[in-house]
Formats: sequence, C-alpha cells, structure tokens
Amino acid sequence: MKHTYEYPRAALTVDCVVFGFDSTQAALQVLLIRRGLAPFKDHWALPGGFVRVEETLDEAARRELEEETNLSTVFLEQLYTFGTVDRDPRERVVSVAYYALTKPADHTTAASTDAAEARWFPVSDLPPLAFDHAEIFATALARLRGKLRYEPVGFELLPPKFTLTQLQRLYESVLGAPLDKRNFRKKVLSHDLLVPLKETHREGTHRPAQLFRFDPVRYEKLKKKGFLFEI
Amino acid sequence: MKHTYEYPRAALTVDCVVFGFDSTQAALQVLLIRRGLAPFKDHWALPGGFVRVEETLDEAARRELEEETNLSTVFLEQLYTFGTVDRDPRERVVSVAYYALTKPADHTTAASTDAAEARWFPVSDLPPLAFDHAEIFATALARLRGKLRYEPVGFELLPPKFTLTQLQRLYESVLGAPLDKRNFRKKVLSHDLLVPLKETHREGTHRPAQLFRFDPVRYEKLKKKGFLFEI
DNA sequence: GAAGTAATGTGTGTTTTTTACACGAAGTCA
DNA sequence: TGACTTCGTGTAAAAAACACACATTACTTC
Repeated sequence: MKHTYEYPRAALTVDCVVFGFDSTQAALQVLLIRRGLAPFKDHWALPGGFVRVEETLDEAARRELEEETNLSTVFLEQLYTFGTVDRDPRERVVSVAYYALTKPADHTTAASTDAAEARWFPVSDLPPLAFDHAEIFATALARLRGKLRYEPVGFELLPPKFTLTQLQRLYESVLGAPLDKRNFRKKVLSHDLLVPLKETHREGTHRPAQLFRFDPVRYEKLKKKGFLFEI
Repeated sequence: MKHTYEYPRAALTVDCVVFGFDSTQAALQVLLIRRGLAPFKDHWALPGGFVRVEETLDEAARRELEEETNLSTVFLEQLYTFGTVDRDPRERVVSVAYYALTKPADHTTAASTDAAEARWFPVSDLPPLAFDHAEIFATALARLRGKLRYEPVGFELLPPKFTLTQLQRLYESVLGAPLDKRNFRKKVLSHDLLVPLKETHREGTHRPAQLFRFDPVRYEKLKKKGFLFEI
C-alpha cells in the first residue's frame, strides 16, 4: 500500500436501479443511461456517480437521480454495496447500490432530459451493461420481488389513481406469474389500504373500471401496529 | 493510488455484528470489543476496521473478524452501509456493516484472545456503544429476525449436534416470543433438513434428548428447487 | 335500437395450513 | 421405589389459500 493517508481511501459511488411500470404493455422497466465517457463509452449503464464528502449516501443517490434523469420524490432504498476489487478497470471503486420506484408521470420527464441519453428498457430485454451493473440489476430485481411480496410498494410504480387490474398486472410482471383475479382483489382489499374513488377509468370499448388510490396515512398506522401486507 | 484525486475519497470501514447463542441461558449474545484508542476510547464497539485497497468488502470483514476476535468460518453476510456524514468525529468514514453467526465452540477462542478485550453481551443488556454502532446493531437484529423466519440459519448459532429444544429456545430468543413445542417440532422436521443422530444428549436429572444435525447438502438441493423454509 | 365485443366485478365449496392443547415415557437421584 | 424433570407425541377446530364461471356495463357497429 502506497498512499499518503493513514488509511486507504476508496472512490465511492452510488448506482441506482430505477424501476418503472408501463401499464399499457404490462411491462416492468428499468431506466438506463448511455455512457458518454470511457470506460464503457457508449455502453448502457445504471445512473449513478460519485459521492461527495459533505452528503450522505441517500442524498448522493437522490442527487444523482435528479441530475441524470430528472426524477425526484421517488421511493428510494439502499440495496447492497458492491466492493469487488476490480469492478472498475480504472481503480478501486466501491459502489453503494440503491433501487428506486417511479410513477409513470415521472417517466416522460426522465426521458426528455438526456444530457447523456436516458431510456427505459423492459427488464426482460436489457442491453449489455457496463461494469458489474448486470449483477447489481439482478440483485435489485430479486429484492423488488421479495419486497413486493410483503410490503405494499406496488403503488409506487403506478399513477396516483389506478384500477385493480393495473395493480394485478404489475404484481404479475414483477413476480413473473399469473394471479387469480378474484383472490387477488380479495386479498388486496382486505388490507384496507386502498380507497375507492368516485371516478372510473374509462377506456376503449368496454366497461369502465373503478379507480382506487393508496392511503399512505392508513398504511403508517397499520405498520406501526405490526400488521403484515402479504400478497 | 495517486495523490491527486479527481473525486473525493472516503475512508471505508467494515463493522461486524457478531451473534452468538448461549444455550444454557437461552440468551442471544453479541460480541463487542473495548476500544483502546480515541475516539470513544474505552467504549464498547463492534469489531471492525479499515478496508484495504486490495481486498473485497467480504474479505475485509472476514479478516477483521479473525484479527480482532479470532473467529473464522462463520456465517457472514452484508447488512447495510452506513454513510451519515458525521458518524465518525474525525472525518468522513463510510462503514459497510456485516452480521455474523457463530457456533458456541468458537466463543471461548474469541474470548481468550483479547488484544483489545472482547466480550459477549446478551442483546437485551448492551452497554452504550461507540459511534453509530447502536443503530448498526439494531439493524442487524432486525435483519436476523427476518432471516430466521424464512431461512434455516439458526443452526449457525448452535453446535453441530443439538436438540430440538435447544433450537426452539434459540428461535424464541431471537424472535422474542414463545413457541408451541409440538407445532415447532412438526414444522422444523417437515423441512427435512435435520438428520437424527444415534446419540442422545444426556444431561442432569431427566430423560435424555435426541440429537440432530443440520444437513447442508440437502439444504442446497432444496434451495435450488425453490423450496421455502418458513418457521 | 339491437346485437356484438371486451373487460369489469362478484361468491362458494374444497383443500391446505395453522393453531391450540395434555399426558405418558424415560432417565436421574435420594 | 417414589419423586422429579424434561422428552416426545396426535387430534380436532379454525383460518387461510385455492380453484373456479358468469352476469354486468359500456361502447361500437350495423
């Protein structure tokens, strides 16, 4: 070790796996950016960047998300820290990975501001990723699956008003298995976290569907009491 | 590493929450070391230390564990990364926390080699901890609870041969709730991960208990097939 | 305005899982 | 041989999970 500090320093980055859901195609998506610089120039990569000395990890993740993709106010949670010695060809870089869930409203905003070209890809059809980002993505997807099963985070991927069918499609794409309509509705509604709205979702040539919204206040209350929200 | 850094560097540490289980007292325990240096001199803290440039995070955690506590071959898993700006009064230090599960056999070894005095504390009665280690510990305990519920990690805290009552006591101390003996045994045995031994555990003035061992091979097989091991 | 189309919304019976619960058996010690 | 302590076991009731089909509503087209 030949450094002048008393301890070795590592370059610290945050990388974000940003999930979105396309209701029309019922497809889970990830936001990627195309790298403008070497290494991995022109490759697709997770949005991310270096952590500044005066900001926490969470702040860094949120800042990068805003800078690179113009997303804000999203669900954001630390995922795992990747510290293989040679994951960056330049030098030792340790990356704290986060995953984020975004509502469709934010998507367009994201897609429009491409300093470095940002695009949504369906998770089932990703391009090759830079660095160890494929591994990070896989970890994130696994975590999302686990999370969705036990906590009501699905709403973070839908617009504020949504139908039960939309919600079911979301669960189906994330979990990768079809669900029974009646049983799904029964269970979701039993948690008492959805409030039916007066409005309906009218679209196309068929019966309009009831719209719901998620009740975050009620969720906090129930969570405190230790309720579970298994689907 | 060069002297002129294009990006800010952070000092990177690993900290380990080492769990042990005292079967005789049915108490979950944590291994702490007493700090010999400022800051927090003479305070109790989690074992840990700086990550070297040529080692991965996992390697660093394992090395620190061996150096400071003489433990090896334990279950070790990354927990969470703590990156509050001022968590270390000296300078910016980001810590990747791990949690470890150790078998009783290792305990004595650990207790004996105290360069810096290492001691086991029952989790219900911890001294004040240095830095943000109390928060790290709380995170680890919550994780352990979650993990135990869905994966067979309890065996990591017991000797290679154990009785079902010992296992039950372990679950009870970690989960913090009493369990029904018959239902517990039924469920544990239904997973088909325990093999009964010829020997029995004879102790004190009563009927000896059947000894079991965990079957890691069978576990790997079942895990691959996607089986769950909920308790 | 009648008929066709497409997605919504709803209930019940069956199976599986979870829970609650008590007592004889086996060994030690005096 | 009697007292003591922990071990090991089964069943019935309740709850949860699962499988499953059809009438309703709105729009479109003829």
